[in-house]
Amino acid sequence: MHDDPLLADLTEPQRQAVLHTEGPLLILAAAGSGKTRTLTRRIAHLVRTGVRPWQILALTFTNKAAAEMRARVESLLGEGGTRGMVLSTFHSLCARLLRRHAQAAGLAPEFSIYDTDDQTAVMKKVVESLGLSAANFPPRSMLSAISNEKNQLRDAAAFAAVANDFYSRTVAKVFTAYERALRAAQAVDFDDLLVLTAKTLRAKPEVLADCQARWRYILVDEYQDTNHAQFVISSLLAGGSALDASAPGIHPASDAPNICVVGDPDQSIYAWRGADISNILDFERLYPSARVITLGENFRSTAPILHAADTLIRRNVRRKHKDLFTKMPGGDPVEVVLCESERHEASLVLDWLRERRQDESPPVAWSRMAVLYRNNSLSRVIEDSLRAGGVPYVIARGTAFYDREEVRHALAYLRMLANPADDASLSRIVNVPPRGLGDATITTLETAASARGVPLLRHMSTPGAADALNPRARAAVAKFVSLVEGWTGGGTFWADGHAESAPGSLAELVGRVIRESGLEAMYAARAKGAETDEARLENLSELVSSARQFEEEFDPEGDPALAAPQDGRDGPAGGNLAAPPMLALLRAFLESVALVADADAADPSLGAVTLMTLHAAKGLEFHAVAIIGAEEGLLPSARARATDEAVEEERRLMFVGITRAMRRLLVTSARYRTVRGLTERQVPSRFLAEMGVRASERHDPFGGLDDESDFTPTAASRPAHAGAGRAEPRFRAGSKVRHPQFGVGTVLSATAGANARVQVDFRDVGVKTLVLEYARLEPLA
DNA sequence: GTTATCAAGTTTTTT
DNA sequence: ACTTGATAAC
Repeated sequence: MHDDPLLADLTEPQRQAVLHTEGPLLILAAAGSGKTRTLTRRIAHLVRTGVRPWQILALTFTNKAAAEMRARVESLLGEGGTRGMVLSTFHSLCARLLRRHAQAAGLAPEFSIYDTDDQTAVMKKVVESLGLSAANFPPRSMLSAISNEKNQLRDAAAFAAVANDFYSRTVAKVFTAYERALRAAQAVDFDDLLVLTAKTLRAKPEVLADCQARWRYILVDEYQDTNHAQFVISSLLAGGSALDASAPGIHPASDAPNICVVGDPDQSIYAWRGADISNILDFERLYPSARVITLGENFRSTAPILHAADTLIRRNVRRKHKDLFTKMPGGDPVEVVLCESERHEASLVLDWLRERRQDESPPVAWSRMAVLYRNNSLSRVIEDSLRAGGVPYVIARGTAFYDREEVRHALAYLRMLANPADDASLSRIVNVPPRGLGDATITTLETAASARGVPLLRHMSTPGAADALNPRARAAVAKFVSLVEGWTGGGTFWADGHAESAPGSLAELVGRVIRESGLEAMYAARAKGAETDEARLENLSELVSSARQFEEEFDPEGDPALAAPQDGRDGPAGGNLAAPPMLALLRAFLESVALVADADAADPSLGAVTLMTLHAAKGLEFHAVAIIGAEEGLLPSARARATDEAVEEERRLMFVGITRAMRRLLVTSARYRTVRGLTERQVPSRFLAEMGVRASERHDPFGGLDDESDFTPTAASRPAHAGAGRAEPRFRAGSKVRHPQFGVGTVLSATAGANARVQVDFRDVGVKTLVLEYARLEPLA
């Protein structure tokens, strides 16, 4: 047995985790402890011992993690070895389950998934329709309040029941109206995917039985980042009969299902969106017989890196300490550098990465290096520097492509076709490009539609509906309706494939929508001079290619929502073929597009340095890692500084960043950073000292700060003048000035007051607007 | 109805 | 700095 290749080169705890196949198992896996290796071996081991692949359900945090796990299991089992196995994110699993069991869930099978933008649009209308002011009830905070409730599986009624003060009662009304608006549009938001799945599993025994019959081995990765809804879903699927909606609290389950969860409380970084570390504790309470295995030995990082991580994380009070240790000797010291400005920081990082390239021979691939930051806005300066320095880089922003205006427009057309009740998508594109269906017309139609209780598109295609409009608008409505019918084959949405005009492939449909809607012509017309519109056209054709690719790879058999085989043959049986094939294909495409995450885009096969947020870096590793912007207010973030709990989460985030590094780690902070156009004095992060590494200070050779006394903050550190407005304007239109970074220039205009700004045309870098107080501008004679 | 210009708010982090 | 929302001109 011990020469089983699946067990070779595993440590004792890893081996035990692999061999524990029956009954609940909790794996506490420290950073870099070979977690993925253990999990993939365990899955392969299950299959080797006779478990059918389709009986295995593995839930991960990102699509990328799921894909990677599948690839690694497949390399252990051989090609096709994972056939029927479901490896997906919670959200995609739930989306598929809800489609399959749409009726039981109380949804139409063509439901749309609304992203943050769509949610905001719906919420704005809701707030408005309730006669509330958007200032007192900002759509964004309404949404986040509601999201918190949903993560706890509390619905609008439950929230209303405990809402005592005026504010909460109002929020409860908003909550109710928001839910109604979503359902009217046949739409769900991200949270609903989880909420409605949990609800359906609880309320519909036949659905639960269906799932439990199929999946006999359940595995949940990144368990420390699951929220309550995800906890309930995984417990129910595993057979947690004790989990009852009417019974608050966790009660031990009588049986011992085959559920394996893996997590590390020190890497919990999603509490802000409802993740609950206590799910790990609750796991042991729910399954008292659970075996707990700790993976502590680190195989990833050198001793100095690990020591810094350990020294830092020990500062967290709410924490069960576990030792991080490595048997690897030596290693270069961790570098902490205090820079002058963000530009200085960026050029320093560029140099550092170039040095790291020479760490090995042949040179270290760029793809083995990463730059990590707390929030996305920090990427820009680094980008500029890497581009100027000729170092290839990619920004891990998976959603970026689908976030682009032109792509979102095209997708809105498609979503409207997939779900004719999707009013949010319809109103997004009904007048894009302008076709005479402006606000006034749409408002009239919307009012009539909601009076009749039908979706807007349905109303528009009803004969006579546009009669109340002026002839011009009436013609525009008719034209739009016939445009849509041309794509769907006449209002029936491909029901019987009888329409000759209907497209035959997904790529064809996408292409036709882009062309016939006028989107293409609109951007082509604007593309004359503007480079960005040229790029928009390319993105649109890229969307067609991605549809074609999706179509080629689409495997209806791979749908995790399929039931278990009835007759013991391999492969899931049955299928959800109720929808016409084209419509099913379109829905699946839109769903895959809706559920991509930033972390999904980190593709190490590209020969480029990866730039990403600390959150997106979870689960990855690199030869060299640079963490930038280690400053108070950034990391920890300004918001987090209010509570100790939040600071501890930021510390864990820093810990996650540090432990991504295998060999080399650089952490930088800048003394001055331009945030939202204002250059501000920054204080190095407390985490720097807490890492136990001595920081070195560097001066910026190109920063022009050789004569420091000239630039020490003046107005910034001095109280404002008592006699306001009397100060002599040192800068007015026409005066020559010098800026430490931008060089010399001429003032174009200046404003007075507390936040006095000057607009300066710099000789080298063009026109900039600066806030006088912070800009360290020097007048030239 | 459409387009241009200006003021205001905005930034954590993600499915 | 940058996008979004409101108002005014076309």
